Amino acid sequence: VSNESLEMPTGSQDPTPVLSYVSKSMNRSQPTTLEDVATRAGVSPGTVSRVLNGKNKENRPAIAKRSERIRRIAMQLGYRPNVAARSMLRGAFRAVAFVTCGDLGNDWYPISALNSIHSKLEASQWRLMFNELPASKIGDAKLVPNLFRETSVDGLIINLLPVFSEDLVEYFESQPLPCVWLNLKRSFGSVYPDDANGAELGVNYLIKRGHKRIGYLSRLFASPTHFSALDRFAGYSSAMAAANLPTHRHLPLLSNRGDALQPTLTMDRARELLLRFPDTEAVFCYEYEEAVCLMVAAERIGRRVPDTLEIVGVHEREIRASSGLSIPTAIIPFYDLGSHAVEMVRQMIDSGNRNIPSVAVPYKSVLI
Amino acid sequence: VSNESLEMPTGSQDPTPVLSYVSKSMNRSQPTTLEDVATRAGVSPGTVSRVLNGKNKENRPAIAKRSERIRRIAMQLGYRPNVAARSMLRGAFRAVAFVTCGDLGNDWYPISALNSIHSKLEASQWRLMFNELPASKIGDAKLVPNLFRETSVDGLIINLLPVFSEDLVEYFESQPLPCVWLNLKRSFGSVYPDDANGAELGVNYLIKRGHKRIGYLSRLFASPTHFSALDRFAGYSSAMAAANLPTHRHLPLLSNRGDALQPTLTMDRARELLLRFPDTEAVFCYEYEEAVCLMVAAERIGRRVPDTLEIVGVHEREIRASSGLSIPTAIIPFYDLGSHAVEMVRQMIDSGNRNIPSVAVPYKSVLI
DNA sequence: TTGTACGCGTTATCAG
DNA sequence: CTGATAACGCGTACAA
Repeated sequence: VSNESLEMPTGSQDPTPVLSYVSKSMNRSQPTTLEDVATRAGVSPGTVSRVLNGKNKENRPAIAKRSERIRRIAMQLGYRPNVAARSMLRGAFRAVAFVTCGDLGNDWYPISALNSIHSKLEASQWRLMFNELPASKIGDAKLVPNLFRETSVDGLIINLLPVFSEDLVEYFESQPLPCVWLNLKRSFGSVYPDDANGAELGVNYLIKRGHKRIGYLSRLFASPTHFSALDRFAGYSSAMAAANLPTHRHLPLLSNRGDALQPTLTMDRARELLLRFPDTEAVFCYEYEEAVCLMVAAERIGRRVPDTLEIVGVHEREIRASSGLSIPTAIIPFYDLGSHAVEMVRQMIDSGNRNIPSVAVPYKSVLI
Repeated sequence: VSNESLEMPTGSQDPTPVLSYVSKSMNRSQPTTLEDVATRAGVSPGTVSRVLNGKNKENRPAIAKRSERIRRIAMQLGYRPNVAARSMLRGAFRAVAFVTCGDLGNDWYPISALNSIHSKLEASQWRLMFNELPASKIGDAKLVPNLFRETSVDGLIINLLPVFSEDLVEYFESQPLPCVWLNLKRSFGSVYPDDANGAELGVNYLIKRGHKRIGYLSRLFASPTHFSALDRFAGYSSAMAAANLPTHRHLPLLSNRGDALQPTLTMDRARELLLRFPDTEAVFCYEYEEAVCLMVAAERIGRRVPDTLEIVGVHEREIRASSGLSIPTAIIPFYDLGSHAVEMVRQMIDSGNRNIPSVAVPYKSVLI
């Protein structure tokens, strides 16, 4: 297959290399190599490498022309450097693994956040591996995950469910790789959203709309509790306090507090909130689920949203656009979270220092 | 290099290398290599490789003991084979890239589906790369994405937004890599959910509950339309027809059909549906958004869900569990989709044949 | 069973 | 600026 001369050297040509090119081209399974291009161009692999990497000045026109020819041949042959070879030579992979540890569907992370990590890496020619380690399998010494059986990346960006945090942090930190933590609040090596600030943003939005009797609704949290559960409530409280407004319009946050009869389903909690504090004008919700439940519960007892009850929530993305639901939303700054995580892990890799102070990423806006 | 006696051979030992091992240990940046282990164990790298890969029978006790020692040293030194070296030797990467093409937040794919792809790959020691190519940047010959600038994977699993499908398929297929398509209905190389079947499942659930006046609600689709928009409606229609029930309780699906005044926001469409067909007992919804909007719209006009209006939806995961919202849900079979996609791409890679018939993956159940 | 030697594809070095 | 050569880490023929 394929032998027609794409373009022969202007001067002398030796037919032999052509044949070897042909035979190589027969089994199209193997990608074009530097040597293929070199043979084809009648130069050495080293030269091709230099030209393709722009390490030549190409002052003289003859040189420039030859280089041009090499580039064209490389393109026509579809040459692409082999990442494995480059990695070996470099002694590093230029790759980072994103790791998530939920169990079977229990896991959550928006693709947009992955995109932000990827685009930040892409900008500097790094690659992103995706990895899921079921928490249930960690610790079993016999079931070493692929990720730790071979060296394949230079660093880790890890997203844990709060339930597992305590046990798993140590496991990862003991690996010979720098770790950056998402979704975890620590003093070092962590990147997390400033949820207090996000809640303040949302509550202030409601205050500016003229409301004073503002409530707070969240699902019932089990222990250990995710920091966002505490921080969003803290943000609600501080924003209210700053405006001299009362903060009692909410149910117990944690399942081990309060009376034994408190409702556990978010839908029931929403109803309960409205019944217990019927004069509530507006509610700040922990997440989309709360907002939806509250909306339904409100309409069910004749409160119209947003006419007689305003709801603000937190979510990964805008809610209203196509649906038309009236839920202004504080957007979790996933894009910035990803950027910071990548910056931090690369800093760890470059410096060899893992003790980089954590970053709390501020929320930016409330999307209406 | 390296000699500090973690464990010395029972016989001779030479102290000099200790220093060099320490110095190696100082800059913890370089991972342990096969040669490090070999030096340490006083054997050749080849032997270590064979022992670690179980290529020796280890019949004789002396051999077995030595092998054990080698394994222990490897473990103590934290030896992990370098994936780049293996890839080079093998002439393949044992890696697949997941590619997604939305633009800035416009993108969608549940992490659980990524998990299914990953776990299937993990089982056979393959790795998963994550890659996002903003559709807006594709086609710009000057902005070649990282993924195509170097060879780094053996195959692609691609998730496209319907808007871009037409233009981009060709671009990917022209790459020297096998492609499997998700979220795209073609005769070859594609893996997609059987949405007609999913809708039938949902509608039959409502029929079995004794309902006869069953409607269908979806958002208003722009062109080109995702196959699920057509297939779910087709499934609704066929399930109804099979039960001799009327299928007129729905609004126009596409934005270029019907009158110019039809509502575009899903919330408005939900209200419109209820007003236009007030005798509707139950509704099958295209997705979660429709279900939520319909719920709110229904409660707003005094219809209680599920008491006087039953709603069934389609979603990536169960809705009811913690929220308490009464929306039985046909679960998109993402787990099976991932499995099939991995199987297909590996089949393509192994056989070199890209023309593998597509697979329509059935829905399994309606979760209450 | 062991050690030796080679090659995978690429880049850096060094002499021409 | 070029070509030859060495080196990255690993696995595997080959000879011992």
